[in-house]
Amino acid sequence: MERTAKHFRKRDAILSCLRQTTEHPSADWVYAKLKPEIPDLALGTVYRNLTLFKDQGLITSLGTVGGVERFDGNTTPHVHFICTSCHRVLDLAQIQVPEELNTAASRASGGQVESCQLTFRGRCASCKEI
Amino acid sequence: MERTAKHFRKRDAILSCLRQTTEHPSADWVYAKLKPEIPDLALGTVYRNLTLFKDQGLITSLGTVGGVERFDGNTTPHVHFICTSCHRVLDLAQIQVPEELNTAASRASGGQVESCQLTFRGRCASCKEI
DNA sequence: TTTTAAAATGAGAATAATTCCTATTGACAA
DNA sequence: TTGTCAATAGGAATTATTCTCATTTTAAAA
Repeated sequence: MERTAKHFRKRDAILSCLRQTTEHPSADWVYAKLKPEIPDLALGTVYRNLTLFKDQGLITSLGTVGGVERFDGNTTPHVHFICTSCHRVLDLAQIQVPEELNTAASRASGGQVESCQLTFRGRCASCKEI
Repeated sequence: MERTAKHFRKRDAILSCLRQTTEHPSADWVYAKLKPEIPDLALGTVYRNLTLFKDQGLITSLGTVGGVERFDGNTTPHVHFICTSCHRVLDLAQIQVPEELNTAASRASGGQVESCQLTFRGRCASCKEI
């Protein structure tokens, strides 16, 4: 079922924007990125759909970085490095969280572990030189 | 240079509040906790000092949980479990992040790793039964 | 095709956490 | 006492995010 430009759904554009970048964007970043090609896009629509995608497990949230929530369109488990200076977020695909930590966390917490997030912080390669 | 009790009374009270609890409190929680014994405490003072302590490395931030920043007066590295239902935060003292992950993260990022945060999320023991 | 109901959206108001501003106060030194 | 500086209260300002509601779009039925 093909769609004309006019009937292109904004929801699709937002998800596809998340999927196509490695920027770990904020709502505002997504809005600014799509606005030129979709002039009548509203910021509220971006927020609404990001929340929806998050609830559906289509994207994840990194939490807030510098006071702004950041999202990740790559839902395969991976480790992050967040620059405390420029707020850039890098994927550290080389690093794995040992599987046994998950079971250890279930045991230690007594709860039901649903996700695991390992984040390193510091100054990124560019920022550490300044 | 010793401190006169009165001058730093509030600052000390805020830090000591963080040190004495395992609640991983928010600014508002600290404010509510101290307000009865320090009636003229202002919320802005709590925020100001928490930011100061964080910058000085006296406390750490867990990031936002349910839209509110949470702090930790225990600065020894440890793992957290955050309940996505009741927003309680548990320390998982039993679990250690393998040392080699830090060096791997430095290598993989090309940056300078300054801290590492491992967080598990899910429903805590109480909430998973409901 | 026309009709209809439900879902999605735009625009902007409302909310809430956090930060900022300014006058005031306490501590201390000269 | 006087001057200076840091800490604070109180409240205004900011800002990311959520909410409301009228309108538009979609999908499906008639």
